[in-house]
Amino acid sequence: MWWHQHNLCFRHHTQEDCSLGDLEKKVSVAGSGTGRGSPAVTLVQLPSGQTVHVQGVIQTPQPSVIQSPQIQTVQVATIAETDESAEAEGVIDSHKRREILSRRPSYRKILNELSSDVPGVPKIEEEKSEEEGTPPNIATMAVPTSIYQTSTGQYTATGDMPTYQIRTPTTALPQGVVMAASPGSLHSPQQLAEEATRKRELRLMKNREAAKECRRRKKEYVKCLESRVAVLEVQNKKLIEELETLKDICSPKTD
DNA sequence: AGTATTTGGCGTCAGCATAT
DNA sequence: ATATGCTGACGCCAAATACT
Repeated sequence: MWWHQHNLCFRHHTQEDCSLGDLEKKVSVAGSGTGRGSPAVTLVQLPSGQTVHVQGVIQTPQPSVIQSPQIQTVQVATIAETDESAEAEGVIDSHKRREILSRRPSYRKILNELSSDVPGVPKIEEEKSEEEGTPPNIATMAVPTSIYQTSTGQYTATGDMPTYQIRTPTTALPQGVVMAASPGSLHSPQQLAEEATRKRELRLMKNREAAKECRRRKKEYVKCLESRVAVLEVQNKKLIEELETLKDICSPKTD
């Protein structure tokens, strides 16, 4: 996958991505030769030790969980190779390369496509209903007052609870962000600066939430891949056993 | 016990995709 | 054309774990 190939796992973040790549590879390999006659519910033990019930994940002659990214991989692998030589000649710069490489589809998209193909695969919901048990609509955004910026540029909450955990429904305007006067009524440079600051804070806040949501989806996606790998491995084993049995039956007896 | 390394999560930025 | 959303990458921090 290009997003792995181009980042050589220097840090744990990218190592994470690499293991995700391995997982995706596993699923595509394990799933490539299967797809019929599986039990409705399979009990599978994950590498982590926990046992999961997976329902009909591999029943259909399905495309792989990661089929679309995989197709990209093939494209990219060839492109990347040619790129290497091209780079040696100094023909294609990194920007152009970026343009060639297609973007990885979102986890939501991948998983939802999968779930529409395959029953038993959970859909990633559009708006998750507060899994932390925090009721929606109780948010109180006291944003700037309890936050200071550290020497490293990070924002830190001064209270017990980090400010970022205090959230509002994504559609609503954060309460801490007071709507400034309409742009038409802005006059002084100071007002303009305040408006710019306010916009920035709003953008950062939204992005913060988006990043959290994105990570949550990614985890869900990885979980899904893990259970799929486990199921496919079980089925693969069964098929191999079945094959051996059939071989025994069909092979001419040598006595 | 003290230190080093690993792991997991966070906020932010950049850049692409999509909606308006 | 602009706004908005999504996600990879990065740097940081804290907790967990391994090592001495």
